[in-house]
Amino acid sequence: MTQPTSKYSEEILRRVDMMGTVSVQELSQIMGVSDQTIRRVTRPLAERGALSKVHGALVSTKSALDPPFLSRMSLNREAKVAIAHAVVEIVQDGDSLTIDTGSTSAFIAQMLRKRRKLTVVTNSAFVASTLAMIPGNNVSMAGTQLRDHDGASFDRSAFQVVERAQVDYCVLSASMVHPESGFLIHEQCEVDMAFAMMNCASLSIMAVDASKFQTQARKPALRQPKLNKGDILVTNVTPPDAFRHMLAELEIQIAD
Amino acid sequence: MTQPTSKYSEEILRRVDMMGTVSVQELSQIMGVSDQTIRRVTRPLAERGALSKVHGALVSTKSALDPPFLSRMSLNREAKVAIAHAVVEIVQDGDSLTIDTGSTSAFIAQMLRKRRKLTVVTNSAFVASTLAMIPGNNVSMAGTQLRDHDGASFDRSAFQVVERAQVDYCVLSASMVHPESGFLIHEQCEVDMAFAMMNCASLSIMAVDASKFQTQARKPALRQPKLNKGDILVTNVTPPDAFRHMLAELEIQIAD
DNA sequence: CGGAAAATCAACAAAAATCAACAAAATTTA
DNA sequence: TAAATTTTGTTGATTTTTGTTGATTTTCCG
Repeated sequence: MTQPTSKYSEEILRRVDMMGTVSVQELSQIMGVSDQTIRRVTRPLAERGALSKVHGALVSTKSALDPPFLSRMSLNREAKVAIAHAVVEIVQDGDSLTIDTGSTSAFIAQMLRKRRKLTVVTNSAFVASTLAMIPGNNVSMAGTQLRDHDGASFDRSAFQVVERAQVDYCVLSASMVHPESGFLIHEQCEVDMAFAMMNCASLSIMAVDASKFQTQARKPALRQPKLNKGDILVTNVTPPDAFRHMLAELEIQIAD
Repeated sequence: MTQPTSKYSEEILRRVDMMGTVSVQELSQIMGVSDQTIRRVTRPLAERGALSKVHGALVSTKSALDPPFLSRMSLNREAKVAIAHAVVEIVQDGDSLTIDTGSTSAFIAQMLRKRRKLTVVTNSAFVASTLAMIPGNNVSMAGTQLRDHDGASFDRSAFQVVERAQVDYCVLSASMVHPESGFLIHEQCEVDMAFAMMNCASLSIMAVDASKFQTQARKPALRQPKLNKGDILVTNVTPPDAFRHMLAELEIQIAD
């Protein structure tokens, strides 16, 4: 019933959902077609409710998220999208991975929709529902009781599920990077979960955008478990020199 | 599955699924046959639904962007929105409820975002993530292993979580209503889950739109557990006379 | 409130894709 | 091997889509 009406439908939907809101002009430039074509294609999509049109822009109906989480979603959006792109290039069809909670991970999950036959273990209900609906994926939601601001779980069953897993990759994020202390995060339960996820993965992928490279920790923070040699750091700028020592053993990928 | 109608069928399907969307031209070059041949082969495939054709391209039906669940979301959209509105009027801030999976329930979940301090137990990752991010809500995701087309769980832990709950309302849906057989649904696990949810709720709310009142069951279907006297049916039309007897003990609300 | 800028819409010509029909090639059958 | 059948490629007519132009509407800002 909801069949694509044009060869562009899919790409437009994907981009609109990804970017949250885009102007018709911008989209037409990115895709190399006229603005009129974008309008023609999006009209039926809007009627059907797949996206919504306002004067001046197209806005996604799927990114129906709320205050705290949503605001982080739109903060440094471009950087996060670029990083997500890079991470998805590392992962191949058929791979298995654990994904933590956090806004960067949410973007990565969105991007991972183009991969097939993934086996995913996550403690984020958002990530789980995003990837579960892709036909062929095998998704496990770790945990029962969900935290209210981001829909993640850190209860005992969450750890039990993660600890039973064995995966290729572990996708992690951090809320801050410090030259000596390493990757930092605010809550103990998140550190514990990161540790559990790293333990069951062959390789860890840490995804942090440029804004996280603060030289001074302003809030009390906790250290993420130390990454292993060969683990991958994906970011969107060359890290400042001060961080060279800390990142020495990691493979660093710069997304643009 | 279905028999290939040509020696190219399988390769074409594989390539289309892999690439998401391909133009007929491109495909004909890759495979070294004329574009006309591609068209001839793809016509029956499109009729059968194995892939879909649009002017200018072939697009995979297995594509991520419109999985079965999301396409059902846009079917009878207005009716579902109206019903969701009505259901949300029944529920008050601070209430507790179980919600099943299904597209109507997804709309109800969206709408419930305007209520506060809800306690929610659901086996749908989509519903869970939608409501978990509302500050003040208390959401439990029942189950671990998620079904791939709608992100719902029916494993043992899902039932354990639901059976431990005690809530005010139980929000259910059905895929068909039959004058004698009652509310029908396609899978046994869904019936079991409905039963578990009803058992732990003071009152059940059944939400079905007009299109579900079919007098003839076309597919084999299973009966939902019988609703109790005083339970609420929310729909968007006055049910046909044939259903009067079946609905006699229910409180019926018509949304518009 | 008025005027400028931006975005949208309507219509048309050009381009691209599709279809239908027939001939050539390949395959099967006798 | 030859005839019959199916499949494939080519051609030209038909349909659909696309970009352009200019008119219309909406938004923005003084």
